[in-house]
Parts: sequence; structure tokens; C-alpha cells
Amino acid sequence: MEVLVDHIAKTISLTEEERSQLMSKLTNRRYLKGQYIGQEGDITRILSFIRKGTVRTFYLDASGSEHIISFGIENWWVGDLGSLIEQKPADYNVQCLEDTEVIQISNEDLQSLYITIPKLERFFRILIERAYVSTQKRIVRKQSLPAKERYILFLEHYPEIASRVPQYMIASYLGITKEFLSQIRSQIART
Amino acid sequence: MEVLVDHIAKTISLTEEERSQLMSKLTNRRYLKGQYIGQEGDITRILSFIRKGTVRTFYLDASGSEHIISFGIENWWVGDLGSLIEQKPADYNVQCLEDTEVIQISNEDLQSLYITIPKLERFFRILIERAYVSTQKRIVRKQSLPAKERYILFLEHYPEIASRVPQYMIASYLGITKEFLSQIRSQIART
DNA sequence: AAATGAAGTTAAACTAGTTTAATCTCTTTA
DNA sequence: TAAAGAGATTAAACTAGTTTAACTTCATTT
Repeated sequence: MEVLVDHIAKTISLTEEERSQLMSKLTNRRYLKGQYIGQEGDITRILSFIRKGTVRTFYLDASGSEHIISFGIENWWVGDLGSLIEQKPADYNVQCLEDTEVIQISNEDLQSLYITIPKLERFFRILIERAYVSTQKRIVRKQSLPAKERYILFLEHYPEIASRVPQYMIASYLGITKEFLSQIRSQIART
Repeated sequence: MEVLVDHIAKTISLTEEERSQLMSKLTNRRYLKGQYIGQEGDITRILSFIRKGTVRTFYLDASGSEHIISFGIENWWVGDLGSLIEQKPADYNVQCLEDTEVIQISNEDLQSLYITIPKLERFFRILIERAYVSTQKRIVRKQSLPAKERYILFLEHYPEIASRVPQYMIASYLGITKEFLSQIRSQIART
């Protein structure tokens, strides 16, 4: 669990007292490949920091097909934030694609830590600011680039994820069908 | 400027001292229709809270066509956040679509207020959390709904914006051409 | 009152990406 | 070693949305 405390301490400085206050609220947990950290419809009460493994966040649309919103690997946070902050049923499923180890904190504990360690609020403010900016960039790419270029950028930005995740999931993340991604790939290979 | 302080005090409680500290860092500014609050390429140094008016945030793609990322009306914050937090050239333009009055705070002052009034960090953490969740929902809608349904949802969610902004801009925001939006509208009208 | 220009509409030809369906290649398991 | 199943590929028919271009409407300027 110290891994996470060290990770946080890279952004904000923490006293020994604060480190141990934080540490006392963290728990380790393991999930097997295929297991769900959170499911659509359940209220999300915990935030998970991935120590090892791969995770996807996805939802099912009206016709029952899956759409992947994001992947998570080591050092990423996962959890349905909308559900966590409003304490209403989750829109998204969070599923492990490999055996995965996480460090978790409950929303309740997090809220009380925000009060005892105000700097922690800074850590999460900065984290979410960055997540927001990158989500906005994703909208930009979706609106102005064709699928082939989005795929190439994905490979450049997330080579680690690209190598650990099946292609039909990458297609889903990019917002195209697996068949079309396959065409794009063979077109790239021919070049 | 008290408008903004009151607005913030709805989420976090502020002492008289804190209110006046905050107030001393705020400035009013007016823009005419068509003027830019911020331009692509410039480093964003201020955050603006809209008191009156309508604003759009947009960018130009490689082929020079405009894509609207977001609209802003009364009580919304605008500014290229990516540029503001990393102090690098903005990707986006922020332009007034009507004569607009804003209350502004510089990033520098905001950063120092985060230290003197830690609760302010909470206000912005919560603000960004919500913005993040709604941006993520927008990706979901783009990936799983056809243009017609996205347009209908836009009218439901933002009737105020829909009535104040030309249709070709709504089309741009939805990620479709103005011609196709026109077809959708005539199809809805015929129903 | 005419002329200009910005916003919106309509329609035909086109294309990026989807759908359907068949085939292929691996692993995994019996 | 066969059989089952998950992931990936290919190709043909299809469709949601784009492009191009001509036309309409209405507010603004001259």
C-alpha cells in the first residue's frame, strides 16, 4: 500500500502523520481475470488504484452491445466516478481483463481524509483536471480524425495497453467495429 | 463580483475574511459579440465565469474547419483548461457569441487562493469532477446514439443554448454537418 | 428599394464505416 | 487428438452521414 502513498507523495508532500492516516484507510484486494470491480446498476462506494493488471470500463447500449469507455493499467485509478460522487446506480461496468491487484479507498474515508488532509484534495483536483483535459481531447479526435488515424494515435499513446488487450476491445474503445479495425490493420500492413 | 462569491458559497461555506480575500482577486470584464476571450496558440492565464452572454469554445482541424467543443452561458466557467494548467499554448478558441460580461480570476491568484483558502480547492475539485463526468457521458452518447437522438437530447438538456445559438453551431457541437442537421430537423417536423 | 450577406433548406452523388456471414487460426479442454 | 470456443480476417451488400451545389429567407447596409 506504500506504493500508492509514495505515488501520491510525488504530487503533494505528506508528513509521517499524514502518510499513516492515509495508509490506515487503504485496503488491498485481488480480482481474477473476468471479475467485476463494479457493475452497472450498483452504487459505487470505492475508488481503486491498479497495482497490477488490466481493467476495462464499459457499458451496454440499448441494443445490448458493449462500448468500452476506458482501459486501466498499473498506476491508473478506476471506478464509476459519476456513481461515486452522486451515490446513484453506476452506468458503467469495471471488469478485470487479467488477474488484477488494486489498492482501494472508500468514498466515505476519502471524504473524511479531504478534511483531515486538505492537500489530498489538491491531489485529486489535479488528477481530475488532467483526466478532464484528456477526455476532451478524445472528443476532439473522434470528431476530426478518421478511424485509421485514431487507431495509429492509440498505438502511439498506449502501446502497453495495445499489446495487452484484444483488438475487438480496441475497436470498441475507438468507436468502430472489429471488422473495420481489421480492414484498417490490413491496410496499414500493406503500406 | 459578489454574484460569483455567492455562487461559490453555495457549495462551500466562506467566512467574511475569506469572501473579501477572494473578492479582491476578481475582476469584471466585458466583451463584444465576436470578440475572443482566448485564442488558439496563446497561453491561457485566466479563468472566466460568465455573468451574462453566450460563449463558444472551438478549434480548427487540419483542414481548417471549425469544431465546437462546448457552449457557455450564465454561470458557466470558460477557458482552455489544458492551457491554463500546463501553461502551454491553447488548443482552443473561446469566442463570445453575444455581448458578454464575465468575472475573471488569474491562474496565479487562483493557485495562491488554493493555499490561503483550502476550501476553494474543494469547490474546483467538485466542479471539475462534474465536468469530467458530463464529458464522459458525451463520449457515450456520440458512440451509441445516432445524430437525430443526440440532437433531441441536446434540445432537452440545453433548451436555453439551443434558442440562443445558430443551428450550424449546434450541428458542429453534435459532430455533424449543418446540412444533415437540417435534414434531421425537417424529418422531426414531418413527424 | 435594391443589394449584400449570413443562416438555413433541399436534393443528388458519394464515402466512411456497418452489417452479415463465411472462413481461419489459435488455445484450451475433453 | 478431436472438439469447442474465442479472437481475427475477408468480402459483399448496405446505410448513416458527407459533399457539392443550387436555392430560399430574412436582416442589414447603401
